[in-house]
Amino acid sequence: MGNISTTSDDILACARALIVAGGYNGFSYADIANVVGIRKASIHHHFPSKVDLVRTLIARYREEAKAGMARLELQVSDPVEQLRSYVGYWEACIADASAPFCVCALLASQLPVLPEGVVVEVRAHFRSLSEWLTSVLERGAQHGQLQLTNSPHAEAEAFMATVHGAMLSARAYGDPKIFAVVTGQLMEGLISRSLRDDSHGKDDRRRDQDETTSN
Amino acid sequence: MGNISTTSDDILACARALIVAGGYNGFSYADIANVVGIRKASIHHHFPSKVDLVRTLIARYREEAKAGMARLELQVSDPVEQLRSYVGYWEACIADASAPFCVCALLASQLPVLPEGVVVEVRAHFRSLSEWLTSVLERGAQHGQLQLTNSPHAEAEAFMATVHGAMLSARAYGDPKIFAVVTGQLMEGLISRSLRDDSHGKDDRRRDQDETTSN
DNA sequence: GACAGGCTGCCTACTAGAAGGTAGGTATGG
DNA sequence: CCATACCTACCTTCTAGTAGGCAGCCTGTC
Repeated sequence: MGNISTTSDDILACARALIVAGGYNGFSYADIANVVGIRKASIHHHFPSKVDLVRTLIARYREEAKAGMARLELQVSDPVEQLRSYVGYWEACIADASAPFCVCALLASQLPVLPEGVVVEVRAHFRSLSEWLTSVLERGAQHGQLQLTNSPHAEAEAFMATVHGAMLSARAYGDPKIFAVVTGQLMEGLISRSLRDDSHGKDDRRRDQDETTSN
Repeated sequence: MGNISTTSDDILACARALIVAGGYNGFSYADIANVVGIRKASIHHHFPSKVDLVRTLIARYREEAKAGMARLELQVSDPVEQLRSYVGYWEACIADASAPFCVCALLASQLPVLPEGVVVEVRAHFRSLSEWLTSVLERGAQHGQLQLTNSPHAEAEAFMATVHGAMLSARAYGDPKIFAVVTGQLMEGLISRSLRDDSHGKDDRRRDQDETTSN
């Protein structure tokens, strides 16, 4: 895959960063023009309207997300490690501030003022992420690595919500560590349940978590 | 409390609703003017700048939140019931769509593009909510009703994050029920742990000296 | 090989409307 | 008299979006 960056790629990347920072109404074509080094009108050549731009942006984001999940399915067999990788991915993004928020999670927060076309895409992302998490949790339960107290789907929703909330807290406090604190407990909670009452051979019980960030 | 609604109250209430819907850049003075039935310039009379408006708005929101926590401390002695009330409050707000999101949580998502004065207030809300939750969880643990696997503060952060994430999911799916699904599990998880472990004294009327927060 | 035509990518110049904000006026009421 | 609360009228800057031009490149035709 020869990844030559075209202007339209640059525009999309820039817009994504701006949305991650401030949402749909938090950026303008002028902002993008400044960063990309192009004129405002030229952006309209690539994306006639702002809705077009954002919709393509999310479509691409969703493709990347799906590719990421598919890669995890291929490269990591252990469901627990899959969850850990997913969380670890975001932990890294937040730590290096490269993309410290999920585009769709951020847009979801302002859903009521979003154009129709965008709403659909955002909602679709939530659904597909939830579905993937459901399947991972389900497999983890079948393998006896996770014991779920509720349906896999319900647990997946809770997992997703906690991760999104952790992103929010990290941003609110301005401290990336809080994301790890919250998601660490989330993982721990899912795993330790299985260690309590199931007879799965490998118990690598590690409990080194009390590193709460104090302000 | 004789609540006569002044114009400036109306402006604040309206602005709050608009922020809850679309964030800081999702509303304008013109929007407020339309709803309140006043001219744009008249809003400037009450709140010289948008930052002034939003800052007062959050300050008031924070007061209400603190009052709510204080009321819970007085009226509900059981820490578990306190948490249930807190979650129930939001569940009701989301169900009747009256204010289906925490103002500060929403603003936190766009923190990078917020004016300095607003950032401070938002961050302060997260801290005081976290502190209150910490004290509730701590008391719940002392009373043997909750057994925490991590520090009260860490558990409080996780609790808060999950609630915020649940708000987000409810909005993304356009379905209030998802909030109850997620937070129900959250509560269940905290309580069922104590039921497994036993060691609880079941008398719940104990309000001699620890009315004030003890962190 | 030359050249016409069309497409792509970008430009300047412009629009209408919305943004936050100001100046200065008027009615009301203690 | 003066403060409060509201108004009209206006300003500047920013907003997404449009019109139309121009250079370069690919392609088909002679």
